[in-house]
Amino acid sequence: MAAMENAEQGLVDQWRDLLGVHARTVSELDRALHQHGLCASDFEVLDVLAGCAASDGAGAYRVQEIADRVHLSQSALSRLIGRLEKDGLVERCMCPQDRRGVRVSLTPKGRTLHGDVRPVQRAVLGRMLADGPGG
Amino acid sequence: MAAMENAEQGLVDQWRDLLGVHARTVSELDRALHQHGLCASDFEVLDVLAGCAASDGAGAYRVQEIADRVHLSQSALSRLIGRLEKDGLVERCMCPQDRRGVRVSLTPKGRTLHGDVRPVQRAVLGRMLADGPGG
DNA sequence: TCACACTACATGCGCATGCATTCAATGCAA
DNA sequence: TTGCATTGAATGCATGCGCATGTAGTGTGA
Repeated sequence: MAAMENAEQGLVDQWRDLLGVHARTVSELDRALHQHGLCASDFEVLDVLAGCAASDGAGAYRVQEIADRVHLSQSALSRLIGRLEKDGLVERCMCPQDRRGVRVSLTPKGRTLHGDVRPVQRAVLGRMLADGPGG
Repeated sequence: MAAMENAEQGLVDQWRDLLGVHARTVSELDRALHQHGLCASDFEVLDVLAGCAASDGAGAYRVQEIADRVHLSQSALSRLIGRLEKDGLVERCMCPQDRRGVRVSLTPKGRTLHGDVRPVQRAVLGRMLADGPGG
């Protein structure tokens, strides 16, 4: 029984560590990206779209596909894309095969911004994930 | 350069894993705790207070001390405590030494609920943290 | 005693999120 | 073709969050 309680305690400690790293990293990310007008979720989506490797829109993702890669609800993602579109960072275009669907792709401006911001994000990850819980 | 890029990719993968585990676990936690009227943050606070091991309020935490242990802003925590208080799960009482301060302690009802819910939370952690990214 | 800086917590406000719903488009069956 | 269930995305709504600010209490120096 005592061993079981210890195992549970280890689990709880593991979870607290994870919460701590997550909170600190998201916070740092938000702070670092804020001066570029982005938050952590925004960058996640831009990063997914940049990984799509198509500047002409042919490789654009469907909203559903983005939702599979970031941890947001469909509605939150829809609005987030709306904000990025309003800022001129992404483009929505109707999917001709399935006209319910929407294809989302980076604009040149979005691609440029992603290129600028990526090193910043990578640097934050390096600091926060490597340094350990000491932060 | 290629090695450095690989290191960065490892970092990004590590971060995506962490985001995934965090999102799935919080989601499961919220779902499991919802039927008890709690969300994950609520339980975090109850768990901190339960760790305080004082049913008479003598071991009550100051709001600041709770804030150090959970990853919420001071304002969010203040409102969360307000909700818990409204539900009769915690009590706020003025700190006599420093009347600016507030001491927060579990009510019997809160302690009972925590006891009921803790195994649920531990079970979710066991599933989500042990199973790995497969979820 | 008084003035003033500081601290602890609460609150106004705007924003992002999730759930439930809505609307349009598709696919399938008759 | 028509009718209906299903799917993809947008939207109404309620809620929780953080930032900035407000309010009350403390402590210090003159």
